[in-house]
Amino acid sequence: MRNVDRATLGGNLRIDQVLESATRLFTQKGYEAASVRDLAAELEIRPSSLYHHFPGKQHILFAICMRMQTDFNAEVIPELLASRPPDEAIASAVRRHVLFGQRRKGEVVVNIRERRSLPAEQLAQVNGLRREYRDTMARVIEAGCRQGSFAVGDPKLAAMAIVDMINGLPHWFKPRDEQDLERVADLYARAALALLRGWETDPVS
Amino acid sequence: MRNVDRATLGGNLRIDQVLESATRLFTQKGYEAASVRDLAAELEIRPSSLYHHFPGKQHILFAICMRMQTDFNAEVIPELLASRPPDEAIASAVRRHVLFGQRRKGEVVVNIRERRSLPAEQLAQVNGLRREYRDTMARVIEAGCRQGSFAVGDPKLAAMAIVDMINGLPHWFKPRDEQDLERVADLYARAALALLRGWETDPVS
DNA sequence: GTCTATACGCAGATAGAC
DNA sequence: GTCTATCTGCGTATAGAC
Repeated sequence: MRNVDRATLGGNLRIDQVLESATRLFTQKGYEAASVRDLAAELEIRPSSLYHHFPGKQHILFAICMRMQTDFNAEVIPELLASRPPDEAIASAVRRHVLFGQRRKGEVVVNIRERRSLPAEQLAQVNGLRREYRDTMARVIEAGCRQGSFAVGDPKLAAMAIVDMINGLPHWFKPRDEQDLERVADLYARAALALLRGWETDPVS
Repeated sequence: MRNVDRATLGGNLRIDQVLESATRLFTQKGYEAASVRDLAAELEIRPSSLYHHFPGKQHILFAICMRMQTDFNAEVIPELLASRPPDEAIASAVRRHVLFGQRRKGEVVVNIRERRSLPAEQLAQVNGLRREYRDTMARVIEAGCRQGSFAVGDPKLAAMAIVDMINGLPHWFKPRDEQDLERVADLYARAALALLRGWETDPVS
């Protein structure tokens, strides 16, 4: 129970094992359909032993979502904040976003599909981190418009469209190899730029 | 029980009420977390009465997903197949897709988030309809490439990117009014075209 | 940190009357 | 088409020994 904080930040071995198994289980069956008994069986311990590490099932989901989203923000937001042209910032961030989504696919999918099962307060914490990312991206898009490289009337909508597009990827994309992954990461970065540059252009031009 | 077929196609009043309540419930709590008792309570009948209309909880989810996806394909795929320039076909389809996603928001969200809880065979049926839509869009994109209006190396990937972008919308977008909705539908159509036209262009050009 | 044993409620589903 | 009554199993979680 007192290990929950460390779990959120990562570091404790046993707890990492629990989160890993839980991620696999929640991905396959969904959070609600996966039982504490299932999870204990995967870890080859008794259900009651799990309650030594976590006060309840919900906290496991919370730990997965928070750890994933914290790591994500720490990795991707700096790409947006680095001082360089907005189109380069967006391209780098999209690339990193795609790669993160594959490297941490299980957690990302769990976060997207299952976080709504969290109680309101914990859900708000996770959503706060997600909003931070989107808002940062929206500000970069705005900067790109002022600077003239983008032509977007609604930067928040544009950011949401791009994020939704990228977040769809881990649900179905299975890269053949490392090169295939790099190819798609680049392609999505280009897609985002194409979208931001041509968005408000008359479609019949 | 013998009404299941009619339920899938729509038409029976009582069954429509069940599907409507179930859609609301599944959207709010998720399919697994929503109980047959919850659903009965919403309809102000006893749980056992539900089994007169459906053989089990899963069939309700199946009916929601199939009805939604059938209606969707019947409404959107013709836009892609109509004989006209590929960019017009894509723009019309995207517009319709966005509008459908708002008009039938509940069912769309349930289909996206909860269909994985279906048994393999029923899931395959729903996914078959979804693939039909994506493949049709991919073929139109290919035609657009041959014709020179699009520049896309991987039409299937492009179709998935566009579909993921649009399917994200019902999860968060709440239009202020009818004009706001039309605005976003047009914007997404433009986004799709911008993406297909500029995708393979060198991003630093 | 893991165990055995168990509490307690709710899950989906069925039988059979009206 | 809806009801009452009920079955059986599994759900999360706890107590307390080792």
